[in-house]
Amino acid sequence: MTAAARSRDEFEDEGRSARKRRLIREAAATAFLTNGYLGTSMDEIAALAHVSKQTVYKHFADKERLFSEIVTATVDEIANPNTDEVLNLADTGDLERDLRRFARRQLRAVMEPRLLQLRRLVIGEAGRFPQLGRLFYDRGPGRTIDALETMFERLASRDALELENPRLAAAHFNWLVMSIPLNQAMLLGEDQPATPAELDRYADAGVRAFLAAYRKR
Amino acid sequence: MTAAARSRDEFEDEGRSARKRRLIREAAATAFLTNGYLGTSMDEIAALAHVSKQTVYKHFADKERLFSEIVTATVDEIANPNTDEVLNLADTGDLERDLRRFARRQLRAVMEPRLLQLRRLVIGEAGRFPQLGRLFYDRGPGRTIDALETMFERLASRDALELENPRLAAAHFNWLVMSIPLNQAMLLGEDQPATPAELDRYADAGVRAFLAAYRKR
Amino acid sequence: MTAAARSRDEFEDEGRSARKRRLIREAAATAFLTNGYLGTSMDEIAALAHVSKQTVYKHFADKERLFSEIVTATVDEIANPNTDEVLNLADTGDLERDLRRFARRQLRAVMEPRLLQLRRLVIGEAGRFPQLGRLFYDRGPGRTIDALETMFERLASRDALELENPRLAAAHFNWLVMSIPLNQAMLLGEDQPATPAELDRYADAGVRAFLAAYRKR
Amino acid sequence: MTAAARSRDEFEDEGRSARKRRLIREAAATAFLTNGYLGTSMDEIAALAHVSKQTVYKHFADKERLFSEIVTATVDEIANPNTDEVLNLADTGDLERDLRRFARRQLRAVMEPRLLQLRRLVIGEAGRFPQLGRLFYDRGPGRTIDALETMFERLASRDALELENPRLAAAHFNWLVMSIPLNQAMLLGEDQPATPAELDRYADAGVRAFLAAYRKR
DNA sequence: CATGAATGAGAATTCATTCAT
DNA sequence: TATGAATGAATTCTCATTCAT
Repeated sequence: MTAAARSRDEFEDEGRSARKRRLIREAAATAFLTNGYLGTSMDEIAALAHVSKQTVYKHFADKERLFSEIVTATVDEIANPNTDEVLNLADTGDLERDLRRFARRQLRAVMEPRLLQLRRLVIGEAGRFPQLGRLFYDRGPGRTIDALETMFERLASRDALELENPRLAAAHFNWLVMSIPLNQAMLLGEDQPATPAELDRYADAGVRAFLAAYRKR
Repeated sequence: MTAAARSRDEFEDEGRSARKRRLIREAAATAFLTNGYLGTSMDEIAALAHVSKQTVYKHFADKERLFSEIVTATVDEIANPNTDEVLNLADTGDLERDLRRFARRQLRAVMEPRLLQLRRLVIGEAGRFPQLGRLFYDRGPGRTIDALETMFERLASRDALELENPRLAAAHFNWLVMSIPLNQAMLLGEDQPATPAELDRYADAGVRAFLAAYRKR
Repeated sequence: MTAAARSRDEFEDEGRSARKRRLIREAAATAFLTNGYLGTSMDEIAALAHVSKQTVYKHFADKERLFSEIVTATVDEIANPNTDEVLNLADTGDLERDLRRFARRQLRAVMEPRLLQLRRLVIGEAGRFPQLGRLFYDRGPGRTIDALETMFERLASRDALELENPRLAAAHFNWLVMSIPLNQAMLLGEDQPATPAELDRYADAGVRAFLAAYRKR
Repeated sequence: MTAAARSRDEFEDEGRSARKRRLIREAAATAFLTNGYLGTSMDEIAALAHVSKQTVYKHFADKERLFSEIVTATVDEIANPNTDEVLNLADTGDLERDLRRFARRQLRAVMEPRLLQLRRLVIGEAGRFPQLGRLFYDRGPGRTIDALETMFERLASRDALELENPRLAAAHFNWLVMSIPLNQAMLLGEDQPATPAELDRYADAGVRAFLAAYRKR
């Protein structure tokens, strides 16, 4: 390979090796999310990434570690952006409106096809990879409920909500908003996925029920 | 074979063949629930059932059908008893008490280890066996929510509850009661399973939130 | 089984055992002719004969002997009737007419679907069962050519034919009549089988060519 | 790999991969011709080719396609050379001599052991692989008869032959020459193969009978 | 360093044959 | 005697991982 060619290929800081690693990660993510751990072969991944199997093994010691790393990375990648920006209530003074906006955004994020697949994968492989379930929980529902708890404590201190147990209320909020479509998606698949409008209605209905139960009277 | 020998070997009407079939089903259920579809080999099942592989194949055409039949049967077996008895509110006049009793019973049933495994299995294999997800949903959450909807309509007509949408309320009730421990179980496994007392507390808290939101004022 | 039932079942000299044997033979013949030696399983044969595998093994020591016996019997069964009646020239004084009648009958017999299957089977299994090829040849082409040779010697002695080598002439006659449709059937299968009218034309054309070559001038 | 090493290992343009592929093809041809489709295992082929089973499967998707490709290639390989050179009458003016030379060459080619095996294989597997029978017919007897037909039309136009139906005459010629030894070989095997001298005699006798029937008088 | 090949095992499925009831 | 079950191996095909070039 000429120097010119190399610099063409290794555009923007990413070396050959790093690029291949990224290709492999993307291929593995797709394959694992679609077919599960046992349903995915290293050959498949190599073919999908357009690299040789040897290259896969040079970057990832074995299938288990490849899987772990891919799932971990995918959980992070999906969980991170939501947290920092989204997990904050835009405090407009209209509590119901603010909670709705939060709920809708959150529900849409959780119902992303890729995230649904990831959740199925993690649940299905919970026997083989228990630490992934823990990770997913912590970065997913756990983090959301943490954020909600903080929010709700603030709201309670302002007498907007009436809570004995803020964490419990946070969990109730979370699942009132998400449970219906999420459970349907887990079990009924994505052949007839909920439309965005339906999701919004579920979010709104969850918020309404939550406020009916927890709003300070 | 003499009649005596037969009655010794074949307990209660069950022929040799039926007994073998049962053994295979039990072995397959255990294996599939523990290790998943791809993680279970026909050899394993045969060995677990103390049966030759041939016998397995004489009873079940292939692995897919064995799996389907086992999961279908297990779903039925687990779903049925709950429905008829449990899904009825013992109407004592004390609504909160009645709903608590119902919620506790329901939650314990759903949190049975075997049922949790089954749910994980069905979710994990949703890609390969979509019809099993549908079946599980219909016999599980779907059926519970159906029963709740009927109950709630009756309660609304008696002015005990105030509902715009009984089905939505039923789903909210269901998931207020179940979501927290169920999602933990799905993702965190059963290493530190919720104790019965904790389950009761989740059930009670769900009922309380539900009534705060939906009780006629 | 009652004596009455037995006498019902064992109608006409054929005992239970003999009847089962016959059923097995028929099933085996069908299966072997259709799927070949290796392509046929003992299970298949037992199922087709509506007997248990054990019964098959009681009547036939093993698969090889079952195959040998079946093919031998089928060769005999098919070869015999033809010989005695058909292999004689109806001597009407019109040589061409007589040979045509003979040729047409012979060709139709050879082109019987079952006999074509048998020929394919014997050729295909020639490596595994060489004696069956010899048998088939002797009872089939060999016998026909023998009969023709005798006929032609008689005709030559009457100055109807002019032959140096009667056996060679007999073979030429045989294959002039049969080769075209027979080779097509062997290689092209029976999807578009020759119609009886076509067969007659091949037979007639073969006879015409034969007489043009061998008739005494 | 250095260029030197490559030229050592990879004879004449043929890469590693191509060489392996050739080895597999040769092994498969031998095995299939000897033992038939079902009688040949992929393990056998791999062992015979001194290749791992994986390598076989990397070159040929499955057994069926391997078989098809091998048989197709073998038919081509055997049929081709004969056609171009041999299927032309050396026109010396002596018709009988020319036809004899043609017949002898043709018969020897058809009676090549490998071609006999191939014919048996194709006939035996006609049920499983009907397209191979069609292919064999088209490249074998069909092509020969085509060529003969063309030749005979030319001869008829020169008044050397007297034909109503050139194609029929071509088929008669073909089978007068070949049928006797070919049928014997198909059914009686090659334990006592016809000697070249015998083959020549069959060829000559076929030509003689053909000319007696079809030569212009 | 990257590709094809090899390894060695294990999967699903089928088979011929024998045992036990 | 006849049936279902068992045996033990073989077959096609795939896999994770490693070697050699």
